[in-house]
Amino acid sequence: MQKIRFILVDDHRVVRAGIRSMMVGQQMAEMIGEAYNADKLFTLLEKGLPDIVVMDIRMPGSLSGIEATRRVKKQYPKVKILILSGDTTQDYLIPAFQAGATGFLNKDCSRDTFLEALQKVYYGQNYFSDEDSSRIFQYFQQGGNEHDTYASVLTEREVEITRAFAEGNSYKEIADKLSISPRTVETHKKNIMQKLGLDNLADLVRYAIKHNIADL
Amino acid sequence: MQKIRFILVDDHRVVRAGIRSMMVGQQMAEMIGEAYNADKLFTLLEKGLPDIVVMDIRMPGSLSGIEATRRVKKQYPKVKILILSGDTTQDYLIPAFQAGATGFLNKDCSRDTFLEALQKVYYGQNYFSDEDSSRIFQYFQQGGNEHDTYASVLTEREVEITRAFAEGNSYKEIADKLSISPRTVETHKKNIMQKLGLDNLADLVRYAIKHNIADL
DNA sequence: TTCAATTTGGGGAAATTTCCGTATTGAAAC
DNA sequence: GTTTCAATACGGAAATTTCCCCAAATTGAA
Repeated sequence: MQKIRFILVDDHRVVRAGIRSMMVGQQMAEMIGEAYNADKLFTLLEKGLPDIVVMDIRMPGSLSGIEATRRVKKQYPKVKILILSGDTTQDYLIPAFQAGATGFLNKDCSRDTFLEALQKVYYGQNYFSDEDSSRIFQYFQQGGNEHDTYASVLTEREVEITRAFAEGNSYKEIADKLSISPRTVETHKKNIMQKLGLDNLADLVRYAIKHNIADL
Repeated sequence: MQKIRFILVDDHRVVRAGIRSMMVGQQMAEMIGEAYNADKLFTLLEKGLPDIVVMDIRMPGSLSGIEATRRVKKQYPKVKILILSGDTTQDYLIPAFQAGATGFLNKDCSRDTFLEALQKVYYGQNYFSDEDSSRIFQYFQQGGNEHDTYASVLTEREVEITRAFAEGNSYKEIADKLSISPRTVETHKKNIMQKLGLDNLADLVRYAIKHNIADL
């Protein structure tokens, strides 16, 4: 039997070390690479494909975990994605699912749970907790595909920019981080505010928190 | 030389495993316990005291990391606290410091950084990044109150103005509503930001929500 | 392959916020 | 009674955000 080969994407060294340590001395799976952001991930993918990408949803840099998931699935449809989430991020569940994630795992998982998730995902099955599964089922049963999550209102880029504003960044800072012009950031913000019917930064911050785009 | 003995408090197994793995095969420090929340921590402390408690600020359950820090320092003044924070949690810096934290470390730290922080804290020195340090210094240089906790640093008027900003009002609007000059509003805001160690409106909004000054 | 949406960027000016200060009043505290 | 603090307010300049326009490149879907 082949070992399951995966790449881990997470911006925290401690988390990477945690997963790495969970892997030592066991036969089922092997971590063949680590990336601290999406760019690094794509560099790694060019060199060789893993079976699975284990990805943090919340990441710094230009791409969110969701958007990164979407792109990986587009460029490398065979690679499975297992999302690794923190506490307050259950709301990424639906977007992650829609972006093509095959599983969703909390960072509080045990080694066995982690391995079980890897295995299921590897064999083409989905891995979601019972709770998450029913949320997804419910979501689609109620035909709520469009109007529920911010993901449908805002584009990924807009979400990214909303988050940046909610975290206290200025136009210039956001522009630098995303490597685009401040004018573009301005345009995005204008569009966001219009779409959401907001008229000031404070409203935007509250919206972002309410919809789990940013943390409190 | 004695090993530095610490207890880790974090709600994510992966993080705990990460720290644990950083500890293997090295002589300086030893993790003598792990807790997934504040209650568990206090149970551990009753059985025996570590030199240091390494604590996540963001935790589920009744006690936040800040409040837990306060209680630990109150019950066991000799135990040092090293705060371990995620990405977007710089807002906890001043409160953590006031609650009695001796250091503040990002989860993206390397093993060496972590050990260095432990050592400094163990020997009674503070450990803060340069950036964090200057924020704290600035805060106290400009007359931040040492004795107060975050909830009570603000005067009635300042709370009122904080709320108004969090609700999306501009200087002019606030001035009108309170029948004072916009310049006064400006002065108040400046004082508020200084007291709380914040640097932008988004931070202020989040602070207001977090402390129930404004609603989400 | 066309068409709409997304993402990107700009000019120019107005409005707003921010950063230096300083300063007066009244009330409470010492 | 003097000091401290909260609340009030101003000037001037710099920085930032906002608003009005516009438009190209890219992408995705029909």
